[in-house]
Formats: sequence, C-alpha cells, structure tokens
Amino acid sequence: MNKQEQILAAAKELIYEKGYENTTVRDISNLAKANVAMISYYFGSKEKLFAAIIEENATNAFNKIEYIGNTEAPAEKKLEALVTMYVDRIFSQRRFFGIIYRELISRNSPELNKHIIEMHTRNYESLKKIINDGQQKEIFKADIDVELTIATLVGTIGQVVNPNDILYQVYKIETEDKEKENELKLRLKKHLTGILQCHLIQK
Amino acid sequence: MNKQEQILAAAKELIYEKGYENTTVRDISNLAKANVAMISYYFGSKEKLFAAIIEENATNAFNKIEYIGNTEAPAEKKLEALVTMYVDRIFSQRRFFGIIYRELISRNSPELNKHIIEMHTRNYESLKKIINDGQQKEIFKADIDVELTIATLVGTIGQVVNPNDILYQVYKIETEDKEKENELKLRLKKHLTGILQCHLIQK
Amino acid sequence: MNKQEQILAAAKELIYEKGYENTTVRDISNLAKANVAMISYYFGSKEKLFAAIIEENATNAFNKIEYIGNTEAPAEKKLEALVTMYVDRIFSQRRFFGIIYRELISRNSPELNKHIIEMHTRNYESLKKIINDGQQKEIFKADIDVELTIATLVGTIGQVVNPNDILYQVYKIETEDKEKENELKLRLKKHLTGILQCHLIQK
Amino acid sequence: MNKQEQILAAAKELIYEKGYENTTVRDISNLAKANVAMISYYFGSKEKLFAAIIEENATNAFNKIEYIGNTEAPAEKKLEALVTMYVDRIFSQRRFFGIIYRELISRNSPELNKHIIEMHTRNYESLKKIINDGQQKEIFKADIDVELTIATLVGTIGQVVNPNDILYQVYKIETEDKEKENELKLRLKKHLTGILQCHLIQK
DNA sequence: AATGAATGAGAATTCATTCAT
DNA sequence: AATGAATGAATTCTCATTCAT
Repeated sequence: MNKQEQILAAAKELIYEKGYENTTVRDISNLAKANVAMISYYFGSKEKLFAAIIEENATNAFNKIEYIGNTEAPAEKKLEALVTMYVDRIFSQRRFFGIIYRELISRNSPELNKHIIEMHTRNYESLKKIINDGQQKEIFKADIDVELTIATLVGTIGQVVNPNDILYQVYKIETEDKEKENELKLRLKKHLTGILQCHLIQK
Repeated sequence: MNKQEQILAAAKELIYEKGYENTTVRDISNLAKANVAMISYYFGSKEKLFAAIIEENATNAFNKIEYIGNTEAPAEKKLEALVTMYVDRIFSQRRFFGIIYRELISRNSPELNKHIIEMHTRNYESLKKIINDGQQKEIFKADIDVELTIATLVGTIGQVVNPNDILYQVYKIETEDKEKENELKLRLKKHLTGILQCHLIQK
Repeated sequence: MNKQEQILAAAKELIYEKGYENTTVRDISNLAKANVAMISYYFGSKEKLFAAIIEENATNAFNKIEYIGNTEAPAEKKLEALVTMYVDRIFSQRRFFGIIYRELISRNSPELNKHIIEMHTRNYESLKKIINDGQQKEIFKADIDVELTIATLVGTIGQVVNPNDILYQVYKIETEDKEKENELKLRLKKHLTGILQCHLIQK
Repeated sequence: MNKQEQILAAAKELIYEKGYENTTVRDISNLAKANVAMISYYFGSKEKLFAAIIEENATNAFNKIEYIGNTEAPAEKKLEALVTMYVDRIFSQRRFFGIIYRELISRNSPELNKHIIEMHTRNYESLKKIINDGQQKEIFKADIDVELTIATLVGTIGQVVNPNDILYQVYKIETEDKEKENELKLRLKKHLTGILQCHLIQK
C-alpha cells in the first residue's frame, strides 16, 4: 500500500469516526504516517480527498447493483440479493455510511454536493430498474411507490447501523462483538426480506 | 420572545442549515441579534446550547408518543396515528432531524452523546410499549422484530426527509413547494401505513 | 492610541520595512502588542488592512494638493509649494511610499489594485488642474507634456527616496542622519524647483 | 536553448509579472517545462536564481552606458543617446524594472542587496562620468546636482513605465498597443531631452 | 443583563528544498 | 542530467471563550 492509498485509508477511517469537520488533515497524515503536505500533493485539498472517497465508494456500490440487476434470477431472488448486499455493504462500511448525508447537509460546498448527488442518482436509477423489471414481469405489484420502497430498504438499515451509539444502546445491541453483529445482520435481512416481500409480491 | 429564546431559535435554525460544526456562535448571535458573549452567559458553551436544543426536542417527541399510547383507540388506529405523527413531526423539524445522528457520530463529547441516548431510550421505550400492547391484544403478530420495525418507521421517513438534496433531486421532488411537500407527506403516510399494516397486522 | 491605531501604525512601519509579502500578520501583531486575531477583527484580513493604509494615505495627499490648488498664490508659487509639499511628504512617508507601486505590480488582488488606481486618479486630476490653471493664465508654457511633467516631479523624489539602500550607498548619503536628510531635502527642492521652472515657465 | 536557459527565461518572465514573492519555483519550473528540483540543481536556490537574473541585467546596462561614454560624440549628443537608451531599455524590460527596488527593500537577504547595490554603483559611476565629462568641456553647467539629475532621468521613466496600471489608467494610455507605446516612448524622449537640455546645457 | 474588545489555540494550505532513484 | 515523492516550516485566518466595563 503506497502513501496515497494509506492516506485514503486513514481518511476513511477517521472521517467516519469523528466526522468530516472534526477530522483534521493532521490527524489523517499522522495515521497514514505521511506528511501533511502529501494530502495537498495527492488530492489537492481536504475536500477533494473527501470527494475521492465518495467517488470510490459510490462506484463500488453501483457495480454491485448492476451485477445483481444483470443476473438471470427471478425478481424475488433479486430482491433478496439486494437486501443481502445492502445489509452487508452498509454494515461493512458502517464507518463511512452516514457521512455522505451529514456532509450533504452542510451546504458549504455546492460542488461536492452536486457530485454526491450525481453518484447517488446513478445508483438509484440502477436500483429502480430492478424493481420496474419485477413489475413488468408481474411478479411485483404495480401500485407500489418505488421511490419510497427504496427509501425503506436503505433507511431501515441506515437507521440501525448509522447512529451506532443509539443502535448499540437504545437497541440494546452490544458493539464490537462480531457474533452479535452477525446475528443483527441476520435479523435485519430477515426483517427486510419479510417486510418487502409482503409489500411487493403479488398474491 | 426574550434574548435567551431568540438565541435558542436562531441556533436551531442555523445548526440544521449548516450543521453543528459549520455554525459559529457568531452566526447564532447575529441572527438572534444578541451579543456573542450572551451565549456563554445563558448556556455556558456552544455545546450546552446544543444540548438544550436536543432536550427540548426529545421531550416534545416523548409527550406526543405518550399521548398516542394513552388513548383508547385500537392498535391499528394507534399505528396510523404514530405514522401520521412521525411523518408530520420529522417533516416539520426537518431542519433539526438528522443533526442528532450527525453529531452523535462525532465522538468528541461523550457527555452530550450520553444525554442524547438517554432521551432516545426514553422515547423508544414509550414507542415499544404501544406495539407490545397491540401484540398482547393479538391484533399485531407476535413474531415480529419490534426494534427493527421501529427502525423501518423512522428510517424510511429520515431517508426521505434528511438528505434533502437527494430527496429533491434523486427522488425528483421539488423543494420549497408546499403543495408538493404535502403530496409527499401523503405518499409517505400511505406507503408506511400500508407496509407496516401488511407487516404487523394478524390475518 | 487604541489597539486599532496601534495595528495600523505597526503595519505601516513593517510593510514598508520588509514589503507586504514579507510582513506577516504575526509580525504586525507583535509590534502592535496586539493579538493576531485582532487584525482580522478590525480589518477583516491582511489585505484589507493594507487597503486601509492606502486609503488613509491617499486621502491625506489629496487634501494637501487641493489645499494648494485653492490658494490665491500665483502659479509659480503654487509650483514651489507643490515641490515642497511632495518632497516633505514623500520623505516623511518614505516608509510607505513605494509599497503602493510594489504591490500594484503583484497582480494578485485586482480589487485592491482598482482601489489604488482610483485614489491615484483622483490625486492626479487635482494636480493636473493646478498646472492647467497656470497654463490658462499664461504663466506656464502651453506646449508642455503635463502628464510627464508630473511624472518627473514624483519620479525624481521617488527615485531618491524609495530604494533607500541605493540612495544611501549609491548616492553616498548617510542614512539615519537627520541633518544630512534635511540637507538632501533642500537639495531636492532646489533641484526640482530649478528644473521645473526652467521647463514650465514662459520667458 | 537548454534547460538552464529556459529556467532563467521563465523566471524573468514570471518574477516581473507577479513579483519575486508571488512567483513560486513550481511556477517557474512549469513554464520552463523543467522539474522543480532543477532550479536548486542549477542555481542553488530561488534567491540565487534571482541574483543571476539581476547580474545579467545590470551587466547588460553597464555595457550600454560605457559604449555611449566611449563614443566621440559631443556631450549633448551623448545626453540624447542616454535618454534614448534608457527609455528603450526600461521599456523593453518593463517586465523586470522595478523588482530590483522592490526586493531591495525587503531586507531579508543582505547578501543579495549588497550585490545589487554593487551592480548599481558601477552603473551609476559610469553614468556620472559622462556628465562630469560634459561639465569639464564646459558644455554642461557646472552648478548642477549630478546625482539628482540622474534621479530625474531614471525616476521619470520609471514613474511612467513601472506601475503600469497607473500608467495605463491614470495617464490614460492604452496598454498592449504597440503603436501607442511607441508614441509614448517618443513623448518621453522628447520630454526628457527637453527638460534635461534646459537644465544642463550652458547658454 | 449586556456589550465590544481581546485572547490563544488550532485549522488548512503553500512553499522551497531535498532525497532516492 | 533529471525526476517525482516527500518533508517540515511558515502563513493566514477562524473560532469559542473570557475579560473589563
């Protein structure tokens, strides 16, 4: 792992840990064992470093959604695959998920916001295609609110995973415990598959 | 409205608009037409001002949940009332919703976090009581995941309302348009009532 | 002298001494025995502090030119008064004269440049009026190049006073010696009065 | 043109354009299409690169003055030749003229200053010799202030050419216009020849 | 209760220079 | 001779807080 990658990794870790505003470039450079100036050298600025992280992340998600969309599986299997993928993904990136929204809200960098939105729109469209496809094949109900159904999928996981102190204390789930975490992931997959099937599938 | 209230109001407005870190005490004092020093004078520090806002907010929510729980309505009506209340509430406080989680993540003030969690736990318990009640009366299914069901309720609304640029661009919803906003609220209420009834109610 | 004035005074001193770029806000705040932040507090930024200095200075010059222009003296007396005024002025502000041009050349702040030019234009017009008046009264020759005559007046003094190492070493004039300095001022006044009278006055 | 010369050329161009402090070694290396490190490699440091530029420039001037001094022409012709030479020279090097003084004032490199002063002293002595020669031959008046006369020559041109925004706006002269520029040079030569002859030549 | 001035710490960024190749 | 990566020092500015009134 070269310096540039080390910086990226350190930034990802810290930015979620403490938020974008609370993470200083010095923190990042210390963790990455790189000189402060290297951040400007490689990424131009703190903000652009952040943009690079988002870019990488969103593209990654996009590829996974597209992959599921392009399989030959029936719609209900695709739904299950999406739930599984999303739960795994958001959990494994719990350190990152959430910041996007947090920073989106801080309107001080319209350019960055625009970029994030573009990424998200792309991912969203890819996701929508899968549901529309299920509707066309008359496996999914026609009269569902596609946008809000996606909001339920993502929002539920986000709610569980994001504000982790709440998760781990309000929801009485122990943190740092891999086993318990896997249990929770299973619970989430089951809950979401159940609620979404009930909501989506024709009877 | 006295100076203290003016400061509180200004803080609420700005902190959501730009986030906690991006809101300076000077911004707040300017908007409140108060002197900077008054913030320290009345609230002790910026952080304590923030805590005061959260306090007020959470207590407000708690009262509303308790009120619904204490009515004589049947469980399915209470569910509908909760959906309506949550949608209205989060929408009307969209300016505030989200910061809590955002700041929770920034771990720099454990005390503040603890306080937020206590508030939330209290609200959460009150909410859970309502669902457990419906289960006891055999209107709601017994084998549902109560915690995650609440996560779906709150998370779905949050997902729609929170990152509003995404809302307004990815979800193709026009901002600043009261009529469209009401339309969206109706959509959300319908979607959530539908999906939660399908999920919760015994057949 | 309050803090704001102290900062202004310290800035004037240092900026000429070492140039704008070589003077740090920390230097200024140290000399002014003020905190660094006070510079932003009072002036907004280093650049605006510089602008304030220029403003004050140019306005001061303008008033003096206007005063001479408005006296009842004959043109040749006004010329003498101008020479005297300019020599005294540039000498007494030798610490300041020159920076304007130095910074004008560094084109990085177009706004500042625009402002400086406006000030100078105003002063220049006032000066020109005096010479034109002498021409109208047929005391001064009609066929002189007014712009370049002013350039000679200002440029000569500037050349002597500005690059003071050259002045004091190339021109073999001892620095820091008040007596010698007065001698030099007399020399300059004599030289300029002589050369300008020879150039301007009708025979 | 090899790399070293390219760097020198790029440095000359940029340093005047933006001033010494505002020109970064990276700017220079970019324009010269050379690596940053080559500047240190060839010149030792940014400052020494600057010294090299000054050296070249001053020597060039010295040779021209000496050439005029060594011709057989009568003093008044030499004066005219000097005016012409100086106007042409300062104009053609307007990009460079002025920085010398600007940097001289920034006292942070005494060595560099000393060097510049030496160069200037040499040039100045050569110039003075020409005037003294004219005095000896009783063509020029004996009672003139030689130093200040030279200051008038150089200062007037500098005043016109140096702060070019003032020149081009206060003096109402269009920039970038070769024809107008030549016109201005002629004006200057005429003005200076006139004023200096009137001042210097015996009647 | 209220103010404006003042403080000191900490932020991101930029720069000339050097090192390893 | 030439390069790209890396360094550490320095700079301006912003912020929450406190002091004197």
